[in-house]
Amino acid sequence: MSSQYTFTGQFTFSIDSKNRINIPAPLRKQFSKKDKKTFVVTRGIDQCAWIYPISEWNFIQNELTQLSSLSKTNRIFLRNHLRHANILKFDSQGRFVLPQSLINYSSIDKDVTIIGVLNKIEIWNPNLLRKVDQSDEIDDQSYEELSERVNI
Amino acid sequence: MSSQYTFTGQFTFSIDSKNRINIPAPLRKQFSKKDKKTFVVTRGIDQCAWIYPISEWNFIQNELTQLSSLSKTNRIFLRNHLRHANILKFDSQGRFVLPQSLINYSSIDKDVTIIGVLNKIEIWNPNLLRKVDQSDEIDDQSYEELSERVNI
DNA sequence: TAAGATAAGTGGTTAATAGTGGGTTAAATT
DNA sequence: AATTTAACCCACTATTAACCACTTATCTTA
Repeated sequence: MSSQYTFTGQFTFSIDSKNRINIPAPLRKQFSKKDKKTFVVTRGIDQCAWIYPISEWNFIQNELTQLSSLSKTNRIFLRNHLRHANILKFDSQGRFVLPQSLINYSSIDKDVTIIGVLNKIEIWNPNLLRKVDQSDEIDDQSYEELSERVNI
Repeated sequence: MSSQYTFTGQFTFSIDSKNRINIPAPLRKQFSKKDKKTFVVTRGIDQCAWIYPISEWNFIQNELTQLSSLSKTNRIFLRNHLRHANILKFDSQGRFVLPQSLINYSSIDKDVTIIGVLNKIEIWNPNLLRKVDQSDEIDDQSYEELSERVNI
């Protein structure tokens, strides 16, 4: 099952003194009536924050409910995935406050780079993103593997 | 069948001189009218306390009745899960008193970290949680197994 | 192309709520 | 009956969320 969301593009905005970040209009406009203004911010796997529209998140969450807490691995996994997830709404101006824990995690200072990545939105410290850009080149071998699964 | 509850997020609160703990508003708001203010606190499998809204607990109890007491494992498991379960309500300010036995079990002192984990809420000693965090890394093998069951 | 109109991004103020502390009364226990 | 425990109520403070206002950019239309 594929997502209704196809976020793309990159934007550089600023975070204000109250830790508010504006969601770029092109991305915000995609939010469906059903999801209107509601989304989940959480830790990305890389050093950034991830935003999922609530319906996307519910899909992920649904999978997680299948895991029994009798298994230790499951408990750790669930805890660490859910504890950083904040359900938020953006205000009438299209902004939301990024929780302090995520500001710390992603080393966000004053400016943020916001990237659309299909079903999610990433929030980066611009400097960090630049660094990751340079060091995280995809090697040829990995490209070969990708090519077998994605045809672009 | 999946739960109506989808607790997420992490909060650090304090426990007061009367052993009262506040349930964070975002979590408390999820309590349904039917369950209003009623829940079960019991021992977590890890060194923490677990909170289930009463309807969730009833559901779990139902599952537990399926376990035959002919099995020794089942007997021990049932005993340890049921004997420490306290049915409580939170007061008009949204607090409840954590029973002394659970304070001892989870080594709670002054501050508590409260985590939403889908159908339950966990109460931790912040220091203990940090320790568990570091020691309980999920190994690659386990991740592999998880990946076959959960697609996120 | 210029001017007006609309929307987007940013900043600040006010009002509501959440978290915390303590006290008083009712209940329970010894 | 006295002491302790638990439920209930009231109050303060800090944080958060809702509201308002301004500037800059973009789009539209003459």
